[in-house]
Amino acid sequence: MAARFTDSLGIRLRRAYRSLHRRAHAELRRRFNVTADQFVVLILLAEEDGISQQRLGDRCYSDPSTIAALVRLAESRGWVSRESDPSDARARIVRLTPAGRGLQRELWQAAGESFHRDLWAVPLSREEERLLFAALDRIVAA
Amino acid sequence: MAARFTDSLGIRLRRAYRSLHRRAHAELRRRFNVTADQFVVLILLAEEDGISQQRLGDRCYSDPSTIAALVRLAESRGWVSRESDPSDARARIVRLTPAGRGLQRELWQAAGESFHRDLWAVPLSREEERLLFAALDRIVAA
DNA sequence: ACAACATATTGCGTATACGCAACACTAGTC
DNA sequence: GACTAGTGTTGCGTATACGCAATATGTTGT
Repeated sequence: MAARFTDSLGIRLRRAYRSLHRRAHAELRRRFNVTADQFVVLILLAEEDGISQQRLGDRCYSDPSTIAALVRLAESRGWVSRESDPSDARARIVRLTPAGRGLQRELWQAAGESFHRDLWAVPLSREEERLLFAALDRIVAA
Repeated sequence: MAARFTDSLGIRLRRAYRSLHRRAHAELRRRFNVTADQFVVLILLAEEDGISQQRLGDRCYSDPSTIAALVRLAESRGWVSRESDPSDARARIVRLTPAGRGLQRELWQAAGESFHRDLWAVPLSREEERLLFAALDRIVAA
């Protein structure tokens, strides 16, 4: 444990995440009227469409009840559909609608251009990136 | 930008922060009935007592209106006092009460014991820690 | 003294975030 | 086929989190 909380890994991680989240959120709101968490869900759905809310929650590291509210909102805006899973009546299958897929493509492109350039452009060497990723993943697994 | 969002720095940072936050939050709730964010505020106040809400928000990287709600809650529980700053009538000086200081000491000790051992014990070499901290700080400054 | 601007806080509205209990359904056991 | 344990979702209550506008106060330039 660091002598001072201000210098600890915990508070540094907090600052870094919140800083990134806040900037991304502001940019996404301004340009697309989408929240950062909706962005995460849409991008993840593009990578793995038609999964259950449960699985989606695992992927973006969110609580099931949070996901429920989030996808209901996304549904009301026409970005996703939620159908009952024919093979498991408990589960709901979440799918991008054509509109949702279009929005997702816009967002992904914007992320590639703007976020990469302005927000996520943390100049890291390949070796630094490897270490950073390994350290972050170890925190998750701890 | 990583080919897949799932592999990007952004999502890794998200997972690491949320994982840490969630575990700390659950532990703090269970043992002390304190949220992770209240913990952060109490610890920071112990390091720099008698500061304004504004400054407190800067320190823990939170929004002024969030801090307002948070310190009001802490005040209602008797952990902090909020007085008008005599030298600046706009500002409110936040101070730990004796009860708040006692709680903060308990929390700090618990953090030293439990969090360090179970939650924050990410085995990093000194060199890795230096790199990780530098990278996280660069994200904040970006 | 005054105007123009900057700063600290608050109130409001919306969106997460999470624990808990309830509910519906599934799967395995007997 | 009932019993039991497990799983996916929802509803509820509480606590952040943040943008925005409003309010009150401070500061600076004239």
